[in-house]
Amino acid sequence: MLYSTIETLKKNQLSITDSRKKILEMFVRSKGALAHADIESQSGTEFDRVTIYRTLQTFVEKGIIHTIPTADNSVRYALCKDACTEGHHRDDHVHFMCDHCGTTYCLDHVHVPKVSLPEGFTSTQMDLVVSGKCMKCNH
Amino acid sequence: MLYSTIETLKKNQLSITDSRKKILEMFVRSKGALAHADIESQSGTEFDRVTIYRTLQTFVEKGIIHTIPTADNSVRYALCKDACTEGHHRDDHVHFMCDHCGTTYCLDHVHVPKVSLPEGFTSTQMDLVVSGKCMKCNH
DNA sequence: GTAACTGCAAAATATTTGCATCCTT
DNA sequence: AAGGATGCAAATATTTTGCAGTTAC
Repeated sequence: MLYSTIETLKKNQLSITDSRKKILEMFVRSKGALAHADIESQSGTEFDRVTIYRTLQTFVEKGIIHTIPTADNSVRYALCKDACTEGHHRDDHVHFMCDHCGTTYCLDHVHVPKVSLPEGFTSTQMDLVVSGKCMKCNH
Repeated sequence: MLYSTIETLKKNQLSITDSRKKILEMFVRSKGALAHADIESQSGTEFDRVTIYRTLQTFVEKGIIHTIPTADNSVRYALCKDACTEGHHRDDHVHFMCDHCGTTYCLDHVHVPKVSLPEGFTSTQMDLVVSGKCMKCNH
């Protein structure tokens, strides 16, 4: 059990339950983003499919994880950084999807450059989704 | 019937059918992106839900439309520009989703700036998804 | 003890597939 | 006429909801 897992739950006023601890731990350990199905298969029959849906939703609401827009429109989630807070969630970094192995990375060190929007448009969030081949698949 | 609609279908070696003509026309007329449900409601009972699925898939395969990665993971489609060709599809422009009215825009005149990826990552496609308030909703 | 969380069942929604029929070329 | 496209039925997948029982605090 990782220390930070329980800490994170407490910080967000969530009660400490098995499913929350274990699902959050999966995110902490995972390098990439996770889909509902990933969590389901990694956890076997340990918790109900519905519990996974609800846990993910709770985490998103609390700003612990965020959804990632993906080119194939599958739903994936990744850990938020500190800048994310409940309700408002700031996540202007780059996501990378490997076409080859399917892994989704959050490239925290690459930041999204400013773009100038047309007159009248205001932005609250920007998400840059890059597809291509990742480090591992480029050999 | 718009001239370009039939032209586009011919150019892509697709037979000219009612559903293809009308669905493509919806895209041409629409300022924003369309979801399956939008097409279904705009067309009433004119064609089957399954036909819409298959038509959208065909259009995507031919590079006539493309899916838009969205933060809420609803599947939306928009017309591709000329640079899109069958199989490979190049679409490095900016998509804007209005948090308020839900409209998705393709901002063709804004282009995605280059970002430097970490060592070993190569990109084939970039998609910048901006959320916020659109022109109409900013009043 | 109480409020919140989970599991199960079931409903609602979304997507895919098979096949017979119809339409485009 | 032949191949492809459509409509219908049904299978499959995904997500949501209600409720009763259980657990965290």
